[in-house]
Amino acid sequence: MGVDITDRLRAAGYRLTAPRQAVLAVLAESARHLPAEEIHELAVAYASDVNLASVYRTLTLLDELGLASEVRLGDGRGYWELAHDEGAYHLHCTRCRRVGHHAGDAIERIRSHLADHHGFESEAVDLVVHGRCADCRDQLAGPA
Amino acid sequence: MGVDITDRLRAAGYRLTAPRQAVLAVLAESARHLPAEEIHELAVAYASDVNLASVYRTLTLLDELGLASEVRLGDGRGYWELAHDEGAYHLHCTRCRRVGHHAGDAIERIRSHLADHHGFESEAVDLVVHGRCADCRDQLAGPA
DNA sequence: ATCGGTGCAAACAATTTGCATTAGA
DNA sequence: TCTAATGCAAATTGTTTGCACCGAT
Repeated sequence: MGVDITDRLRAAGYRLTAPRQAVLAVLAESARHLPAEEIHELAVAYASDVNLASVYRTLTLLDELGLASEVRLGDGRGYWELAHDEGAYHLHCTRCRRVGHHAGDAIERIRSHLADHHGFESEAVDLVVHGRCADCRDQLAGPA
Repeated sequence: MGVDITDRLRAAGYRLTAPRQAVLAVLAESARHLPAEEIHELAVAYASDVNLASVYRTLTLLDELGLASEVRLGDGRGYWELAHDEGAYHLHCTRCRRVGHHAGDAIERIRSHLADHHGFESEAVDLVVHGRCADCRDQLAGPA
């Protein structure tokens, strides 16, 4: 479980409340990227009256602490996950809707190229590749 | 001016209306990426009663036709520009707020890497690098 | 003369905020 | 205890939609 994460919350001087634990538990257990609304629904299992507003406040906090991050996939909303390797980017399958990670040097190459040749000092890189994952590509004729 | 673009609109069977011409004119003249609201404000100079809803409808249409595109910079809204080279990505300066383009093979490399080694067939790539442009990096002590 | 496109105003969805109350430290 | 954090409900923001009218073709 997210023992280290809750510790980091405490270490940063924040209280360890029921809503925060619930959100962390949901994120830790989910294999998928979740929108706030869905995190809220699942969080209720851990603390019966967590409020959606608290879910948002918690996510914002975790983001500030670098413990969670939000991905935008093109529909209006944000999808959340526990923080992972900086250099990894997202692969978004437009058919099965799954979002995967891909590690590699691509982002690092871009950052250093921009720094070395264009004087652009990058702080954050948002990279989402939309397309068909291997599974879905093989099932072009399959059911939606 | 956007003669070719208005022609493409007509060619696709769409009417060339005042709001559409106004939006196109605004996009064509702007050096910056503009949010819909600002496009609307500027469009009024061309056609006095263009409505914000029509601006949105026009932008959506231009996007579908591949004539304009939207960038998401992290704040809630979309920033619009006339379409440009597919392989170019966005450099977003977090200090002066300017958004530049950067051409190069980075995106193409990512696409082919994913296709060749991971069976991921990419359809669209969203890449925004947030950071400090050369001008702003040199003025770290300057006014905000 | 059509009917696609518009303005207007109301609807929406995701997220944020004000405030009195509650509960971690 | 003391104040950060919560629940609740209302407010915001960016964008979309229903509908009667208007104007490009």
